[in-house]
Amino acid sequence: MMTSNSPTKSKLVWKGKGKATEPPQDYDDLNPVITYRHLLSNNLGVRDPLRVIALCDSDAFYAACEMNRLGVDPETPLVVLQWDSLIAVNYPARKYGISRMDKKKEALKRCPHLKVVHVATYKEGEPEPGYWDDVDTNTHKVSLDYYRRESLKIAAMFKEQLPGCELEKASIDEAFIDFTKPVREIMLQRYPHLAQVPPEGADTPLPPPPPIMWEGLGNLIPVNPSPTVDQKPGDGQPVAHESAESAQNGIEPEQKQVEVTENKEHQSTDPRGKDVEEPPHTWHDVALSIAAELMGKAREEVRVKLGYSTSAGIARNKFLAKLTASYKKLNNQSILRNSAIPKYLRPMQFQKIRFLGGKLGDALAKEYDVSTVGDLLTISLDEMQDKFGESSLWIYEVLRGIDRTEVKDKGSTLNKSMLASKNLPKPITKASEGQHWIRVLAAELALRLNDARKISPNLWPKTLVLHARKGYEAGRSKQSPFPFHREVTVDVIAAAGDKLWKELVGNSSNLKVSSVQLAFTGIDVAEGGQRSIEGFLKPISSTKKRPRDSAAITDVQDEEELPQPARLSASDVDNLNDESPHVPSASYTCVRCGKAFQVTGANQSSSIDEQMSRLKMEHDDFHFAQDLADESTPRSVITVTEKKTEKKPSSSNKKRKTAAGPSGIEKFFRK
DNA sequence: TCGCCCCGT
DNA sequence: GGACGGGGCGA
Repeated sequence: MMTSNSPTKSKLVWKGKGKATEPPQDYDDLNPVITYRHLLSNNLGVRDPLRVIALCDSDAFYAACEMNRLGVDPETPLVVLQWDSLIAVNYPARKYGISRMDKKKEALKRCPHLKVVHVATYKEGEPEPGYWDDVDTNTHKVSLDYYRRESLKIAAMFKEQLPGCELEKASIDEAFIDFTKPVREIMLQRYPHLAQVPPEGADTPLPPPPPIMWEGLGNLIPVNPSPTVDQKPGDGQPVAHESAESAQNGIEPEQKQVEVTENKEHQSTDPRGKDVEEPPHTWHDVALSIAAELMGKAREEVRVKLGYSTSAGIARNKFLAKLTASYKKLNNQSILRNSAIPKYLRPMQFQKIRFLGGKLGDALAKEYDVSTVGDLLTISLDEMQDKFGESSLWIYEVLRGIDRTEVKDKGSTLNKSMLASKNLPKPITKASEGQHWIRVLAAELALRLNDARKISPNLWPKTLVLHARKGYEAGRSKQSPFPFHREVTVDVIAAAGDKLWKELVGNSSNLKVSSVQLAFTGIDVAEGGQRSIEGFLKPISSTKKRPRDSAAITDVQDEEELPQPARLSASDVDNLNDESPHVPSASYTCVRCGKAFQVTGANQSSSIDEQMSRLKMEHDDFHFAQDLADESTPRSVITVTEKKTEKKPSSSNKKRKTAAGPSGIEKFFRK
């Protein structure tokens, strides 16, 4: 495999004082020579030495949602309750030492005037979730829908504010953003001389970069942190790392962009008075600074227009961006230069790294009896591979600041699954109770699906899954294909759910069921009709055909090669638009206003796609602007490339299991 | 596909 | 811990 992304072997990393603290081979990926070819090519993907990724997350998101909804003063200490537990604590409340693990009582004790908001719930009899005074876990079920909508709004605004960026929603309150493309454009704009390849050729290194004004762009993670502890496994965080739960202190006044840690080009002084050599900055630093500029503007826009404060981290790849984002929270962003990576990473608890927070990280810690990234640097790839198999390369590289996983636009902000779940405070025993909860969950799914269909009609959840946990056993699940229905009603879902229930728990009246989950999975736009969201880009003739599962679809026959809308019943197709499959053109009709677009290019289809994509985005922006005031409008996105993806750590790996032993695994019991 | 498992917020 | 969401793997 190739691990080097620099065409020429990069020079050795700078070294502080010539101390041989760093095995040179460990972080020598971090300062690649950047050439004109690098700058001018557009398809370097994850190997792009100018890659810039951000992770942006909302601060105390659920709490912020409720504050906006209720229009309370930003300084109001507020917590969001789910039954008796706090699921979100805003920053003013954290000043009182309230943490997420507190109960309502404790929280109120710490802060008597605390605003306590219970999440919306579905109440028996009520068709829609709401905020009630008398929440009761025995009869209600939580609805997180409001937060989902708000989340979509934020994502939509980022997309609008950051044209050319890829955005991957990573959770309800987080998104990765790939700034590489727009940043490159801006670089060429600002430094036009870079566009001229010198006579020596495209592989000539770029000239020295201009000075960078970091002021106002965010917190620079120091290249030479000034820790009191140099290297102590266990507590060696390079800097105060605010954990989400850490209750105390540390509240930044809004808007205070914290000091930039260093600005001097080549020299700084650490607290102990030693001069520490600093690396010169690079074109990648320039790229980071531009991304920080863009990120900062977009975040500010979200804060002002939507009322959500966010924190972002900007770095060369996803996992570092994620780490960097938590460097300083609450309306802040931080920047991790490549040159700061080694010292930042080495003392880091590796279990803080994304995907190493679970069993894999545990297994690593146990296997080598260590806790920091630095501790693991001595393990050779070969050695790791024996015990951790395929995950090893990913781990090995991550420890060295390398992560080639892509930021992928998930095609749209539409989810691929929809889950409604309920933990029963007192396990149920009667079949009728099961039916009752299935109906409640089905009602929610119906509501949410039909809601999503307002934005993308023809959404089709291909399977329905019922999950139940009996007594102390592990949960079990049953699933079945879910036929396409133009109208998805509670009854249809509940009926299917009941069938699954019978298969899963049977009629035995005495088994205690303590949790029930009903989920749609495989949600996608049913082919053949109007392609309203991501479907519109695919040339209709190249749509993949589904395997023989068409039994699921009522009264449809399967025409083999015809790129026809054959998947839906006649009544389903009723109000769908026609498409002309055979011309090299793309057409699209906006489901919301009916406006039709057509691109008939003499160009290649890819360029048609691009044109269409542009049109679509512009049009979306139009709707977005209109909608912003009240309703959420998830916007469609174009998936451009399809590259082979890097191997991410996979959890099931025989060798790893062997290594981990029975010890770590028995958490989710059942042998 | 199905059922299970693991990752995350 | 609860209510989600994403993904991978063996059969």
